[in-house]
Amino acid sequence: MKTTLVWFRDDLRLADNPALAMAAARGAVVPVFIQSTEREDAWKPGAASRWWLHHSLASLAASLDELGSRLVLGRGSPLEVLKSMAQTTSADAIFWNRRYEPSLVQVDESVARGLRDAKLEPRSFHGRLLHEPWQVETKQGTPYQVFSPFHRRVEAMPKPDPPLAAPESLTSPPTWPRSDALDALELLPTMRWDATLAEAWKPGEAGAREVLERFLADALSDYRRDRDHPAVAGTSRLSPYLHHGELSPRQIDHSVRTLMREDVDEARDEEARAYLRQLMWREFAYHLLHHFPTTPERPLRAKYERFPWTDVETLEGRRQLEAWQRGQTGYPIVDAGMRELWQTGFMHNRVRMIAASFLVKDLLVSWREGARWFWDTLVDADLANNTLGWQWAAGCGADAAPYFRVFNPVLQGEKFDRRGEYVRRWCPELSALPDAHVHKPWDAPASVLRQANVTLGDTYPRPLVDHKEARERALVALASIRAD
DNA sequence: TGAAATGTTGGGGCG
DNA sequence: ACGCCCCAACATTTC
Repeated sequence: MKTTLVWFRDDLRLADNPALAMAAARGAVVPVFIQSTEREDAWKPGAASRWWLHHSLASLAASLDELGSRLVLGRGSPLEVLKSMAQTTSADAIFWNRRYEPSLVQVDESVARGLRDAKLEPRSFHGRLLHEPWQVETKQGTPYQVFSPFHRRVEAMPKPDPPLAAPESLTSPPTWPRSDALDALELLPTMRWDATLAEAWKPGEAGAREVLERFLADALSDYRRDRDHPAVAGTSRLSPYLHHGELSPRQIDHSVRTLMREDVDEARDEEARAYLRQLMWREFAYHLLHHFPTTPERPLRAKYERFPWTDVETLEGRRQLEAWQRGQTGYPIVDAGMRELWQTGFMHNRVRMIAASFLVKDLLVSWREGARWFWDTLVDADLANNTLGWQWAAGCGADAAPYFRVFNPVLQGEKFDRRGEYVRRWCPELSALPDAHVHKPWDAPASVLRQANVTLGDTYPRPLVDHKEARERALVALASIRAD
């Protein structure tokens, strides 16, 4: 009987895992996770992501135990660890599911070469996306840069196969290799700031299924109405599970389409389609990352290379960036979002757009600074999505917002958090303000502020910048780079 | 997956 | 009754 190593990376699930399924069909399976100690990427997982990873690995290990298997943890050079484990277990092949971050693609290619040199058989599978990024192309054979036509094209393509079931059992190898302890990976923060994360999330494949079921049962039927209202549980909140691969997009797509087939209600179908469209933005993000691999660092539109961003090395620039990071800008909807992020590792999508627009257009701080902060604080930090989102907000990416599109944080707050529930939840010092002033406390009469126990500049900051002036400044700055 | 400025329209108050 | 003006409300244009 043959033995196969399954190299787990960002696919921490048993169900719909092609590499695992193919390995199981072949014989004995050695599930492996490796913490690489090689310097392979400027985008190593951030603190929130590592917290998630720790718990997700614990969950995967427990699920494998139930199947009579194990999760073997290793540290070091992936190639060396895999070769050594293959030798211990007499494995002759190593299977994994493909990943798409440019530097990690290179790692995988070099590992595959090294394995072949060692007379081992590497095989990669397609499990992270609905379609491979290179399978979607325009009639001219070029990559898409605008979402709508990309979406149309994908809709016309053959649907992905139904998801694979989790293996019912796994055969153990003759000998198990030695495994590091999970704690040895040192993924948890040394300062114990993670209590609020643990309240908000349950990492792992079972958690992913629960969240998906809740979304399909409770939120999907009003998705279009509720998804933009951050106080409502109207979005799927599946992004961290998708990022770590505790759930595959194919599983989501299949569940939603099954509902649509069972459903006689046309209106609900529209809701489902609106959600699948969001899932397609993820596909689009990976399509762009694959075809434009420099975009995590550099704007897709070259003229933005010369945009006059605020220098965050100056005292003033640093102060503004930090005010944004800490949720102390004086604009309640922005601050609420940044505090939700800090406390839960997550921010509602509508608020991400508002907070990003504020950093980039009101403070004129580079989208890269925002991308880095999100990278370290989000449990769903994902290079493809993060890059697309920030370049979109800054106007320098694919299908970007026109440069003159500047979000007004007061209007956005009043429109999408009309009763101020979201702001009051995350900015409790504003909770006694009446609805009419909760999104613009600086505008409230002194008596109202006094009654609500708000002292501007003390219990809550004054606005960091005047939005009207900031908007005009942004338009001038953007006009300065207008010519291509 | 905007917001502000500017233009148009139509009802109602009023002389 | 009629014209004039005001100004929401809505539409269009511009940034």
